[in-house]
Amino acid sequence: MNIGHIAQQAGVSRSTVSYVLSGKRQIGAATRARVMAIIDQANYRPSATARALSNGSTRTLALAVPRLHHHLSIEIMQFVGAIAEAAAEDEFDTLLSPSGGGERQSALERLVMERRVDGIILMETLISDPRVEMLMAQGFPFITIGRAGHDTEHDWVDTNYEGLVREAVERLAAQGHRHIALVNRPQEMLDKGYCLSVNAKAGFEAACADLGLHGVMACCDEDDGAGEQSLRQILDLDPKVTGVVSVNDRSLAALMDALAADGRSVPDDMSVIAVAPPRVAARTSPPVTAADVPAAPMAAKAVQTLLARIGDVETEPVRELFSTPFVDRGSVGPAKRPAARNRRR
Amino acid sequence: MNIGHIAQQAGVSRSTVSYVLSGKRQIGAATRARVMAIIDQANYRPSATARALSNGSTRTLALAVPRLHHHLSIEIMQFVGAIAEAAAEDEFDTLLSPSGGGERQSALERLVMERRVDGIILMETLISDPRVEMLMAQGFPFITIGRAGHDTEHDWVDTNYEGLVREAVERLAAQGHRHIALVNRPQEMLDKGYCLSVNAKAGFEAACADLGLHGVMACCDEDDGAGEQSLRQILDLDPKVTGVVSVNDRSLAALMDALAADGRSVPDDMSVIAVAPPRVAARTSPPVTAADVPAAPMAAKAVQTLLARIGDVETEPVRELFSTPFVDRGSVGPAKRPAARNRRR
DNA sequence: TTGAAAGCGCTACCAT
DNA sequence: ATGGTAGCGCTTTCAA
Repeated sequence: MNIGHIAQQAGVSRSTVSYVLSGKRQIGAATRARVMAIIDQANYRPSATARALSNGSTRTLALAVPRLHHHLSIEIMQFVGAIAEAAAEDEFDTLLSPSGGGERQSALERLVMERRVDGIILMETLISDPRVEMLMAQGFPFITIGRAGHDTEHDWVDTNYEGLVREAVERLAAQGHRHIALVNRPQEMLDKGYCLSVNAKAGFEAACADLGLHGVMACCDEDDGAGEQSLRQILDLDPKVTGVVSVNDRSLAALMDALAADGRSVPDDMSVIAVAPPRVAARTSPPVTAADVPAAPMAAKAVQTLLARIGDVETEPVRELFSTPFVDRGSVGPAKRPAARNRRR
Repeated sequence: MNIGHIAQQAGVSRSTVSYVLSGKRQIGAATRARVMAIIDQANYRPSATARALSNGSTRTLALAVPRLHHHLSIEIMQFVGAIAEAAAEDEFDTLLSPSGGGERQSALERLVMERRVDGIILMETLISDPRVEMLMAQGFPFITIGRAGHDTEHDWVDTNYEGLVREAVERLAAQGHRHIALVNRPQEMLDKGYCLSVNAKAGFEAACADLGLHGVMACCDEDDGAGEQSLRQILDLDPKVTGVVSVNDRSLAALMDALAADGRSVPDDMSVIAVAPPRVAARTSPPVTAADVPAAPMAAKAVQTLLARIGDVETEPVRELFSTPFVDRGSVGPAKRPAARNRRR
């Protein structure tokens, strides 16, 4: 069933059917009614492929997601869902391309060179990301979620990790904590230059310097259970730590458990504050004061910006930082004198 | 840059270039080398759209995911990741279509009628699912993940919830528990006829009947924190309950917390056994003995089966139930005499 | 107000 | 071993 059949049945030309469908031309009421009747009766829909070939537009976006051991983390998934929804609003479909972190670059490149999509959304970007270089070089429309380190001239939206971590540090400092720690993403990510890790670290160090605090950082794997190991690492680096900032939601629960197992109660012996989804931060014991990553608004903005970019390649790059307020869940309290802490270990 | 340019540069016809690319024809070594050189130098890739139009095949699958309040659950995302990877193995792309549970049926139908994809994978099916009816009626290639209630003639893979729940019940019974409960998915899902909820319920009731146990069921919302409410519900229905089977991973952690808050220790006062990902079941306090949903093998099988179906519409439907063993995490223990339990409430 | 026909870029059949 | 060309199903310009 194609446009030709419809045209034949209705006794009009194919172009007329096309114009009835697109509304780009005035069509006589009688003709239109006749054509529409046939279309409805046959439940005809024009082939997306043929239309794409003719228009030079696929009405499809690709979303480059990291290949986290064949499953996706909560934070990623929030973005995936939000982006698919936002794209659907504008009648765009979303192609999932597992191709982050240096792996499967070729898969992404294939999408570009084969013109399989109109634009690309990159997640989990690196400070120096080969995918970004490639897309820039190709002049292909794209936007990154999480690119804020470099000053390449492209669109991005990002969570303001630097600012959020700074605020977290300030909150700890306000309660008298002088020795604090950052639980960052895995070492591997920091080494590879994941923007998120790098920015969190930068924000932490800058804030500590500004406030005259003693700060240490631990990188923490995202296996469940890595929380204990990172706690140990922190206390080895600085036994006087009384406040922890975490940007590693995957290990947050394990961290809390490890604290409990170590006989440290929160917030009495240790204050904890994090950047993590409510689903995670509210579910630990005890719950953790945290700022959420505003996935939905970021996704909406990313899609909107990308579509604009697809329409007009020449306009100024859009860059936007997103923040959300910290939700107090009582995991931050005043610092005790270190000597007063009751260590049983 | 298209196939014509390449042909011109190489001084050959377009068909020759096409055959060099596809390898469907013997090409003289010299010609092939010349053509390949041009192709490499130009980094040329044939347009996916044009190829799709010509072949009548998009090499794209759609994955219909539920629209869980704009974000996706852990179990779902395991499938999403695994399916995208499996499809990529076979050089198929994966389109995400947020269209489950009765909502956005039209989005799915559009994909079909516009021939935007070659096949569809449905998740979270209903016992009587309009999407299935529609795809059957259209004769469109598809497979469902989770369809096992009805006997329509289509491909499916499913987690053996009925069997897993039965085994869970048997394990409780073996420890002497006579009053047990099932924590099912939300009431709404059961009412709508989600296969998973329905099968879990059926397995539970059948097993209880066979073993002469007294069983009650509570439907539990998937907000974090709904665990407490469902515990209350269970104890209202039958205060003598000493064993719980949960197929609701989202509320599992909250359930464990609620038990603790209620002064019931696991497994001494209450045994708990679940169907849930290790990430969840191993992270509760205490951890819960559970069977994982085998997402990766199910996804692989689903993709493989769907591709076969796309190739050959006539063969017998494939149906496969997947199970995984329960991993003992010590949350199941012998039943105490109800009277001996120490209730403080 | 409508129709005819030239593409869009590729594949594959029919020639040579 | 290679070339010419007719589609694939749609959009849109040019004509009437």
